[in-house]
Amino acid sequence: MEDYRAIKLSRRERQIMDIVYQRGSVSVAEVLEDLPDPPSYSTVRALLRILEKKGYLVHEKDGKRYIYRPTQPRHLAGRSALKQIFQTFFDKSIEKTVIALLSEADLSDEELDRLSQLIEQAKKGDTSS
Amino acid sequence: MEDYRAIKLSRRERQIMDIVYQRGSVSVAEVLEDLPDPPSYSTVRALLRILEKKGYLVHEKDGKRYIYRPTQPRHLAGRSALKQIFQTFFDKSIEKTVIALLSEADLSDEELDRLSQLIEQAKKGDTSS
DNA sequence: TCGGAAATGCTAAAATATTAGCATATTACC
DNA sequence: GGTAATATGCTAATATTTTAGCATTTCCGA
Repeated sequence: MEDYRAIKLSRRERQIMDIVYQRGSVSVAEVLEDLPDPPSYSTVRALLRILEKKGYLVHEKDGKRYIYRPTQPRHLAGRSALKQIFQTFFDKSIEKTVIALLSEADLSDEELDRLSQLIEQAKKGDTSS
Repeated sequence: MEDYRAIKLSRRERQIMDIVYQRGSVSVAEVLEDLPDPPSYSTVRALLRILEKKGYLVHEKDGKRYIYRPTQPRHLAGRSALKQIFQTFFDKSIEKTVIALLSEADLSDEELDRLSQLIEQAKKGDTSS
C-alpha cells in the first residue's frame, strides 16, 4: 500500500491515521482526544468507518467498544513516509536526510555509538540489499 | 509555520506543496505535470492562488507567467516534516528513524564515511544544541 | 434482571474543496 | 502595429468531506 500521508486521504482521514499509528491501536474516544479542533464523537466514528471501508483500518471488539488498528504495519508505513520526505525535501538523498535528523536533537553518546556501529555494519555488508 | 503536511491543508493543496518543495519553485504548467490525476490548468491556478492567500506561497512574474515559491524555506519545512514522521512512526526516537533510513537503501562507502564523521562530531560537540 | 451509561448503525444536512469556464491581459513574433 | 498563443482574474457549479442527530444495541452494576 502506498503512503497514505501523501496521496489519497482527506485532511481528517490523515489526521486520524497519524493518531492510529502513533498509538498503535485506538478507541473512538482516544482518537477524539488527540484530534485537533475535535469534532463530535459521532463524526469520529464516521471517519473511522470510512477508513475501514477504504482498507486502511480494521476493528475488533473489546467489550462493548471497537478497537481500530492499521492494516499496514507501522514500520512499513513509516518507511513509506520517510521515502516521501527525503524525496520531497532532501533531493532524494538519504544522507542529507540523516544529517538533518542528527541536527534535529542531541543524541546521547550511547545512541551515537550505536549508530556508529550500525554504519560500520553497513560498510561491511555491502551488497546485501 | 507548522508542518503543512500534517494539519491544515486539503489533499490537493498538500500535493501541490509537495511538488513545490520538490522542485524549489514552480510554474502552473509544472505543477500540472506532476499532479496525479491532473485536473485542468484552471484548477491548478485556483489552488495556487489559494495557497498564496493562505500564506504558504508567493509568486513573482517571469515574463508573462507566474513562478511560485514556498514562503517557508525548504530545510525548515523538511525538519518539520521529519519531526512529524519520527513522532508518528518511530516512538519519537531519532535513533530509530535513522536506522530505518539506513536500512532503506544501500549508501556508498563514501556516504557512510561522511556519516561516521558527522557522528563523531556530534559526540564531541556535545552540549551544542 | 433491569435500568442506565456508553457504545454502535445509519442517514442526511452543512461546509469545504475541487473543478472548469469565460473574459481579459500580456508577450512574442511576423 | 497586429495577431496568435499563452498567460491570468474572477466566478460559479459540482463533488467530496465533514459534521451531527436519532434509533438501536451492548454491557455493567445495583
